[in-house]
Amino acid sequence: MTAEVIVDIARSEVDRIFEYTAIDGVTAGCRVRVPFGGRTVDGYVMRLKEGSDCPPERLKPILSVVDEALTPECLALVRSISERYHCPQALTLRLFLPAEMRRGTVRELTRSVVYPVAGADIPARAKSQAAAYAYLLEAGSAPLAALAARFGRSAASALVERGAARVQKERVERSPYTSVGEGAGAAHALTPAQQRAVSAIEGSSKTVQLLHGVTGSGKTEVYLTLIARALQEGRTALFLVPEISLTPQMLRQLRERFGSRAAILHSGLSAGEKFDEWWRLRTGEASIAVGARSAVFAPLENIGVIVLDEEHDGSYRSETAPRYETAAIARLRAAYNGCKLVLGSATPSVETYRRAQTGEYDLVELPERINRRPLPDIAIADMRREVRRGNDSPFSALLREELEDCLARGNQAILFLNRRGYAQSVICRECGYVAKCEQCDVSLTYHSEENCLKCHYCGAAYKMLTACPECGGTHLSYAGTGTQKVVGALQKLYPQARILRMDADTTAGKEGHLRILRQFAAHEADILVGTQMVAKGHDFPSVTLVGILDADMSLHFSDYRSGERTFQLITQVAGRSGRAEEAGKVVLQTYDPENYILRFAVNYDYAGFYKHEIALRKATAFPPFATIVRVMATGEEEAKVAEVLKAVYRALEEVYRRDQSKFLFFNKMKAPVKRIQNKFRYQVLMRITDEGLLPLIYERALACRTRDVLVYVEENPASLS
DNA sequence: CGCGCGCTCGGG
DNA sequence: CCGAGCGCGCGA
Repeated sequence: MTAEVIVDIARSEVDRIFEYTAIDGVTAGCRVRVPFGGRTVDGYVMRLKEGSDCPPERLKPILSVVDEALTPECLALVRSISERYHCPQALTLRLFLPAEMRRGTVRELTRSVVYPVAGADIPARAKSQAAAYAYLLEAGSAPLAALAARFGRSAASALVERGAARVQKERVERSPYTSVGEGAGAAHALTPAQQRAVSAIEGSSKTVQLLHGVTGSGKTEVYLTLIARALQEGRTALFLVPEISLTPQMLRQLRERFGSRAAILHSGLSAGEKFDEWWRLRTGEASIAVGARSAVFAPLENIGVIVLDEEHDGSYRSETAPRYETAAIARLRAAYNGCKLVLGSATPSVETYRRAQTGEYDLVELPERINRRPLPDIAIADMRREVRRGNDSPFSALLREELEDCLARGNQAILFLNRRGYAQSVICRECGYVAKCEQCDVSLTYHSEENCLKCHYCGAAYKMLTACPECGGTHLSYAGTGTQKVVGALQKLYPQARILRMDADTTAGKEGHLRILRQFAAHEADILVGTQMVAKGHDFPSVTLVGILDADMSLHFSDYRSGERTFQLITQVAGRSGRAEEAGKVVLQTYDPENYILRFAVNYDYAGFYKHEIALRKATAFPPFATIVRVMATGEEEAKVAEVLKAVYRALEEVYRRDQSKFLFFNKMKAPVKRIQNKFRYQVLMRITDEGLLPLIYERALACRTRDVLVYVEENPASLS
């Protein structure tokens, strides 16, 4: 037998089948060790066959089998995923395996278990041995450690020595959620609206359903019902959420409902725990995979439903090769398994909603909040007027009024500001010098707590300046408000208030944000100041006020998605207010109160927003009516990067010349952020109307790669910086 | 990806 | 003339 093997080297040069003669125990899906180019590497067996296509003298045998890690589905999808994202198959295959497995850093946790050998003769004088043997016969087996503890170490080992018992190494699961109850939680009764949604999804003839439900409409219960039904049918389920939503409450809810049938794949687990959860899925011991983006590759078989919550969330897009979109992979898996893919959101992405409009997806609506509780009122505070009145603080009069009222009643407030640090930049008033990072082409942010300047691109920290390095001037001014400055200003305003800050600086460490959320949920603070990470579905019953300090920040991003993102952000942050008995309020501060995005957002008018936005996209020919393609060349030597980029440009220019009518834009330039982490960045930017050009663009662009200049292609990149 | 071949350049 | 250094091709 010959095995077709993909070697685990992520290089297009070796991205093809290599044949080896199979040894005992090799099946399709096995990870194996093979000789390759004078050394030994890991490989994946894609297929077994009789005969061989290569000269027999070149064929070498597989050295050993590591494990049987890949499912038939994985083998079936690898090729198409690699082709779609233009990456070597080894890179795609790695997505299907937990990272800690590939590195071989986790070992299976094993323990020695003792089994009795029937009919053994134990001398009467060996009383402990006899007792242990009798116990074993009765129990069937026992862990060696337990046996030794009970009957003595020597008795246990003597029993084995004399052949009356044998020892076997067995795998043990590390169970990360043992403290949580096992599947005791009953299903909540569905509201009529939820029931209708479940029926609509199950009755649909289409593979993909968009579940559009306002915040608090009970989408989660719909998901859990669909998952429970899949399990009842003897199938499995995949439940995808943004990383930040994997909160202890959510995990507890899943554990209560589904017990150990749910396996949770998230970054908070130790390497060993992650591996064990993955293996429980692979062996079929667990049948629900829950996790963030990478969990879309969970080793499930016979999937009955795939749920992708908060469909619009940016974290579903991979930012490194292969640059996959979670929903696209989920769709492939749904098609393979013949099951439904449910995309859920209160604020669907424009692209997704359009697919629901054109009939590619079915649209299922949950328009009402549970208990018909109204959505919080959003009041706009016009910051231009505040400035005219001489208010230069980050808080409008309206927000201060509401804050005082909120605190006086013993409630909690959340203030949202999408900028961390103290001040966005430090400028010399005398010569206009702006402090910049040495490794990146961006200005540094002042952090008051550490009294230093930080680069938000590479993380480098610099000592705070006392004088301008250019002119020696000492009049340094701080521009742009960050979370630290807001906390300082609040503390001055309300000295007795307890304030928590939640941003990338205070949530370092894998469980950092959970700690802050826990403290706030326990009412150990009155005000939570944070960046967009406070926006995600956390449930704080005592929060009755949300302040959006600078709604314009994301609005004026030069990006076709800025309006969409702003609408989503406002809707989501607002959803944090008034979740329990008391009605919530939202104060939205802006310098542009007439802006249509804000108008639609304060009225929770998704349909209006969509109608306006899709018309704009059509008129201006932006996605989904065109595709933005960026080819990036990056490397340490600027001259080489520029040269490679020029080659890319020339190669693509031919495509452009031939098909000019399909290009709305075609240009080469330095990237807006010209250098990040000492790597120079040059790009060719295109906007095309025919996706059919993409394969050629990829091919031409990637062919220009050199040893020291990386070239990659992005479609509709999330950010153009 | 990492090895080894072979070409090239600099020192002896 | 020989050895170190690097670009390139190859791996079953």
